[in-house]
Amino acid sequence: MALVKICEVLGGCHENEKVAIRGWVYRKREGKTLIFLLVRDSTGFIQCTVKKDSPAWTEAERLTIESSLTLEGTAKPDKRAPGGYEIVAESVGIIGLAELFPITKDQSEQFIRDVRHLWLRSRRMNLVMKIRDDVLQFSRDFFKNQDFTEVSPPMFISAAVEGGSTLFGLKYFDQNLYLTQSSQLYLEILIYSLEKVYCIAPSFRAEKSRTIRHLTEYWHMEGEWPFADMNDLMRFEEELMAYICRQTAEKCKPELEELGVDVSKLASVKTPFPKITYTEAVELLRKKGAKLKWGDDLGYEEEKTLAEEFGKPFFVYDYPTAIKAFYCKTYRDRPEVAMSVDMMVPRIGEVSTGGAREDDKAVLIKRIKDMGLKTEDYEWYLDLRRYGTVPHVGFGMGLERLLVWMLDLENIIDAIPFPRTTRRFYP
RNA sequence: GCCGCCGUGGCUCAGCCCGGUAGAGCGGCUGGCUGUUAACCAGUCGGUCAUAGGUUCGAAUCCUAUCGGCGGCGCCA
Repeated sequence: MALVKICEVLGGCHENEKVAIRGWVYRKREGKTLIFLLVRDSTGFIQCTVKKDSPAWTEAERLTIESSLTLEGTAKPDKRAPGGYEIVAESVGIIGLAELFPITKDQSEQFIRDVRHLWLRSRRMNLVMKIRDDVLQFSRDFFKNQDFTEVSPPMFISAAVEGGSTLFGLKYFDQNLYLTQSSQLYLEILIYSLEKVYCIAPSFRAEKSRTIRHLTEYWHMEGEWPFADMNDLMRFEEELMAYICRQTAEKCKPELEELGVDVSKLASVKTPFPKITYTEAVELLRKKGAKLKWGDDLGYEEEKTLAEEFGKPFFVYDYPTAIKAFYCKTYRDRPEVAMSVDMMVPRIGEVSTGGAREDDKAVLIKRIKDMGLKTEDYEWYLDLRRYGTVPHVGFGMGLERLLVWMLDLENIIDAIPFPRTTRRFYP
């Protein structure tokens, strides 16, 4: 008897054949002469019926919600069954008899989060995790096709990437180290030998942000490459984004539809994206009544206003130098403007930040000092400008933020299996 | 860091404004019924109302503090 996945049966591959499935009990309805079992595996759900005179009856009676089992029977088309197919059981083998499962039909946000390790079994989380896997795969495919090399940066770091207070500190034997908040500086090291490099790795932020778009540990997709400028950067980012969206729309259509996501939103992502300068953004916002002046950073409200204006992914570039990090390259004739670009999407705001990196040693040293940082902390970074410096660009994209936009998730915690927020880190 | 909201059986909630013996649904258990679709009917078990203090003859209810959770802003991806 063939051991099959549930999706195969639902697809009609085993009509009127004897099959065996392995999975978990999702629902059970018990009658005097008939038991209905809704069994799930990683691929879907199928209704199984157990009749009173079946040898499977005794074991089926004992089954509880979320018990694991093997079930053998005949796959039959049946209009009364959800999915159009059911398995008429001939034998049931209990693998793990479940205790009373705590998640029932009445659920609150709080409870679902308290039992995250069990909630991950839900259909919804299952679908999101599968799409997440595909999005990662599409991303890697795109980088690979563009001749990028995937590299593995460290998570333990000895100095701040941006000199901020948002780092998690930790004891490293008898030294103080930090968890990385970006792998950018390490990618910059590697472009001198591998040229185009990227990584998909965690970044950690100790910001006490309490919003639906912040995690303290998130997956950061970062790329860095030499001999490139702002135009190359924006072109790459928009092509990457469009590729991911269109591939997802094409390859994950059933999952997207089951999640209630409008597939056309993703299928219709096309390049080039709208691009406006920071200065234009400020003007546009002022016309709409916002009280901000050139030099002010764009807050979440401003980003949302702009995003509503475009209704799709777009870029804001050429920010004031003063609100950007020390490594941002500035225009030689306009040092008050930095070659920095953010990609924004509706509802979320920033999904990525990138830019040209300062490649002139003298300018970089001045910038480090102006920001109140110590050049001693960045000696190896300065070495990169001493030995064969090269113009280069790079960016970092928040994977979970991307997924929130793509899948219309209500909260970023649902874009990652084990979310870490300021208050949640269990299990 | 600042601001707002929430905490009552295993789960979801009502009761709180206006103080007077703690309620319902779901789940569990028992029985009945049914090709069921997170079924239905009857019965039953189950709560020191987050914690601590205060006001009061009397506090789930009013006041104070603490703890836990959620969200908004700031900061960021």
